[in-house]
Amino acid sequence: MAHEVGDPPQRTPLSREMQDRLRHGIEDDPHKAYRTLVTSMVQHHWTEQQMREALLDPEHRGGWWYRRLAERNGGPAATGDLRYRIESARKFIAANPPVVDRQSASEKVAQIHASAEARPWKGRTGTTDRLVLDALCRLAQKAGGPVLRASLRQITEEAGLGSADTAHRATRRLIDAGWLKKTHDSTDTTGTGWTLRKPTEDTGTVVRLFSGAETVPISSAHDAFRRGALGGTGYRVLRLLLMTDDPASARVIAEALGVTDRTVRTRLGEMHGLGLVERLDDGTWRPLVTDAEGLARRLDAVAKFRRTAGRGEKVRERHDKAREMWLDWASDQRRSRLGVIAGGRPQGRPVKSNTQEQRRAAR
DNA sequence: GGGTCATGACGTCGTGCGAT
DNA sequence: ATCGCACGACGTCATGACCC
Repeated sequence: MAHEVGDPPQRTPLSREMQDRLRHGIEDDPHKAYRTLVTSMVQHHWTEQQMREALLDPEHRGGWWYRRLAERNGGPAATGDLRYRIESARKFIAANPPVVDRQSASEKVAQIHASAEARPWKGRTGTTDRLVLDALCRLAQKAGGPVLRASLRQITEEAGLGSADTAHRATRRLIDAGWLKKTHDSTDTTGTGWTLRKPTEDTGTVVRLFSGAETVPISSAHDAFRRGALGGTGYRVLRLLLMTDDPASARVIAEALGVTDRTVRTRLGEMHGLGLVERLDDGTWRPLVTDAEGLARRLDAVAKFRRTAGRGEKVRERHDKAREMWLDWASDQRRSRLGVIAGGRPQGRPVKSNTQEQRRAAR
């Protein structure tokens, strides 16, 4: 069907992020999900009718707010609200024109991510590196392309790691392997500048992964995937099982992930005991829970049981504290330079630590 | 704000191997 | 295919010091 000059522009697909938002909504802000979806749909030339159909689809959690409005206040009221939203979106888009290149830049990140997905990540550091690369891909998607700025602390939190030092080592390995380039040093207000890329040289076997869901409703940052609970490898195994329609054997999973089947079996056995996966008669495995809410509930229980619940929060608190301390110190520095503080300069930089005696006492 | 380098204790994790 | 075990690797955590 040829597109004639003068026809209204053809509807184009939403970005992956927005498709995801339409499917899953935003947990603590359904109204934001609705607003942003309408804006995105306007940007992609959807008609009012197409928007209504998508929002009314009970499979789409992103339309929850709109459906509730229709139920409570009636269809005409909901239509009125939708038209108002469309009008607001048009004004917003006129004032904030979308970056033309954004979609292709975002595609590029998706390609890098897919390339990472298709390779095994061997050994003890492989899983950590993979989690950090995943985290960088997510941050890059938010930034709109493979060029981004992120502090090691941000990356640590996003990847679900316990310390920035671990993330730092992983970024160095990723740089060496050609996945990452450091483009800018950090400044007072921004993190380090990074560019994601595909390694130029072939890094080994390319594993054909399962075709299936592109997004899975679990995050490596969940406390259930901390060290001491299911771990990063547990996350990768579960993620793989959630991505495939067919049950998979430990050997096949091991090959895809680049670890030994011994390791995969250990993880599967653990997850079996925790009610996350089940073993079929032919020795293959499949997830027991696949829906987002069921998984979230089960993973929360796992984190609690394995005593890793709250670790992510602790990491964030530690980082916030470091930021606060620095701010205090920096403002003292400024004031002392101006001669505001009687007694002169503050003594030394903020120390992140206490004394050896306090340390011992804390143990 | 952020990064880098270093130290050391602790304990988890991935692996190899042999046995079943 | 699976499991138990031993072992080395290395991630985590806490800390200190220094730099831009």
